Amino acid sequence: MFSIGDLAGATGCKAETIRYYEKIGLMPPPARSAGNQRRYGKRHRDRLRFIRHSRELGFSIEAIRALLSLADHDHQDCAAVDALTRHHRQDVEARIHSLEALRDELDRMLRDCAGGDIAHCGVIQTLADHGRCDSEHI
Amino acid sequence: MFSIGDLAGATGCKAETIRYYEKIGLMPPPARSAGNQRRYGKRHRDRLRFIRHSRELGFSIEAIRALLSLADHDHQDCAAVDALTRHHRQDVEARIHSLEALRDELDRMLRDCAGGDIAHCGVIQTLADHGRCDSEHI
DNA sequence: TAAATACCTGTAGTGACTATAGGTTCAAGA
DNA sequence: TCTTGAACCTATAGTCACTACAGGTATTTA
Repeated sequence: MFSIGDLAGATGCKAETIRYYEKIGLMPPPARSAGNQRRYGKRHRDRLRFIRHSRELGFSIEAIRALLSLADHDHQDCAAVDALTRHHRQDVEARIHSLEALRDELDRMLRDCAGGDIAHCGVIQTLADHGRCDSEHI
Repeated sequence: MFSIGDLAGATGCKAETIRYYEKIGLMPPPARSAGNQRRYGKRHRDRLRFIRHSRELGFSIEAIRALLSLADHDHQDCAAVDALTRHHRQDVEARIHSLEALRDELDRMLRDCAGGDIAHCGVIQTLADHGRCDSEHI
């Protein structure tokens, strides 16, 4: 049995975050010491690692909730897990494209600015006048 | 002079958001009608367009505050504007790289999963066991 | 003039935490 | 055994950039 600090150390997750996960029902309430402090076991640690790894991969809390409940049903087909993952992958891909468009637009602004004073600054002019900007950058 | 709804229509920005920008000091308080409703002019519209365009390009509110105050000083050198923009560009680039790493990891998980039941699902196993994952995906 | 629409303020909610305050428990050294 | 300091507890508020709602007032159109 280990304390919340031990669990934090073992997973790279802050104690506050662990308590937060418990409050929102992502982590089950652990046992308590005589003085009301949390005491965790290996199952808690594994579950928290699953959660942290999923978060690092960009899954939302709600998606993780779904993944965890799927993971608990060993004998079902994993098609639902794959679908969730594939959907998330498409999300990430879309965010990449939109950030690439942003980056290109920022590059264009910087390239067009020849320096000098702000009245003639290409960056400021582009920001002020949407019409000069040709990309869509959602 | 136009109402907040007109301004919203002209800029693609919701009325609530305009009021929010006023509250945080990004938009100056406009004139008011006899019945206390906001009445805007072209300068307000231009400023809001600047703000919206900057937001679409991913600048934070605080960055926009800085850009606006720089834009107000016509006769200063635009080096500070360029620096702000360049810094933001680096930020965007970093986010792209981290999302690309995520996407690749998700692809690897999906490729490794041969289907079947959840007990043997590659996706769930990767999520459960950080050691199986070789990328860093900050 | 009446009804429909748009506007007003103030407050609370979103996601995923993080930070703080004010108090309690635990573990290690004397 | 006692003391000290670190770690823990709960509850609440703050972050960012809005968005949504409630309950009331102004304006516009028929």
